Amino acid sequence: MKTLYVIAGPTASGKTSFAVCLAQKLKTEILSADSRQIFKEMNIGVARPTQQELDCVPHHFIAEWNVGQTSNAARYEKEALCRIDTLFQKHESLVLCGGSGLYIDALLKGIDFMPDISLEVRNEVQRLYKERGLAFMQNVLKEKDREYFALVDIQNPRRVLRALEVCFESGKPFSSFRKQANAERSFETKVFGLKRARAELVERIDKRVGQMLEEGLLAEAESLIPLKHLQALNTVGYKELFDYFDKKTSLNDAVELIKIHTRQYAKRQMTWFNKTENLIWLDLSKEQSMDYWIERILSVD
RNA sequence: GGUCUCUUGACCGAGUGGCUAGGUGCCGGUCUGCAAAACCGUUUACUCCGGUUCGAAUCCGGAAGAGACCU
Repeated sequence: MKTLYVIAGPTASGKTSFAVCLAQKLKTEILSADSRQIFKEMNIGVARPTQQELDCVPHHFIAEWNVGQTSNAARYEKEALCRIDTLFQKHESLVLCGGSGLYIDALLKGIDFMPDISLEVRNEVQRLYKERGLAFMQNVLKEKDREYFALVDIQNPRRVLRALEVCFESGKPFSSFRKQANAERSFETKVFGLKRARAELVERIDKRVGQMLEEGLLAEAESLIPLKHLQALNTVGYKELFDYFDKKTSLNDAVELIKIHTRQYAKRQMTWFNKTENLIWLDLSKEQSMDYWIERILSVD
């Protein structure tokens, strides 16, 4: 059976170079599972693999989408699944590497079918929310979908509005689509998480932010100012610099915030992957050669 | 040396006699379609010493530290 090796873990844990080594060993290709590296417009700030790494091993879902297009976990699942099928025709194994937990889950377990949301419905929901507030939307949801209302994080506008969009679009309760079914996959998956001691991760994050700045993050962010209203640009490393360009913060403060927000992001990723089923943690704080870790991965069955 | 002002939690910052300020960070968590997003929970406060008062971060006196001005 074909095997998909998944390399997950928090940001700055060293996934990229690790995956390159693994893929070289397996003589195969890498699929990225990163909701930001997937965009063409973003490079330095999202820690895209280096040109050298990209030349070494073919990568997929790096710099493929446009920030303006609809992008979400469902689209990723669909496209990635399709690509995986194609690639398995010439490889026995593949490497999936990334830190976007939802994207990885969508690919591994599937994501329930939901109707596409028309622009009219989306705008209507947004309008209602802006005009009437969250409490009102909660009540509408309670009426439209009592079951989901009882489950959702009712304080989170994102969740409430999304459910309502689906309700309005389909005329059916959101929960009628939410089967949480586990999709069948034609390949086997082996899931690994890279972790490091907290202090070490913090050090790596700070260092990497410094490097990004040296590589020209400031100029990259500045060039993206025209796109800053897009969700894709609501990203650590860019949003803080937009505030700097708007003169809302000093450059120093912006940089400090990037470090802080990156740490917080890493923590959320740890929380997510900690509950990922069948994930095996590899603690890279332990000084071991790359070969040691690769051997470990290949010996898991 | 003198006069005046200030001193709140890791940080910012309200309060000015009894009622959890708030924000940020830290720590922990949530999660089926914007997910590097969005959201939730938690967290050694009132510089120190006396006094007044049933009760003081809040009033009075003193000390220490910081700042402004004067000689």
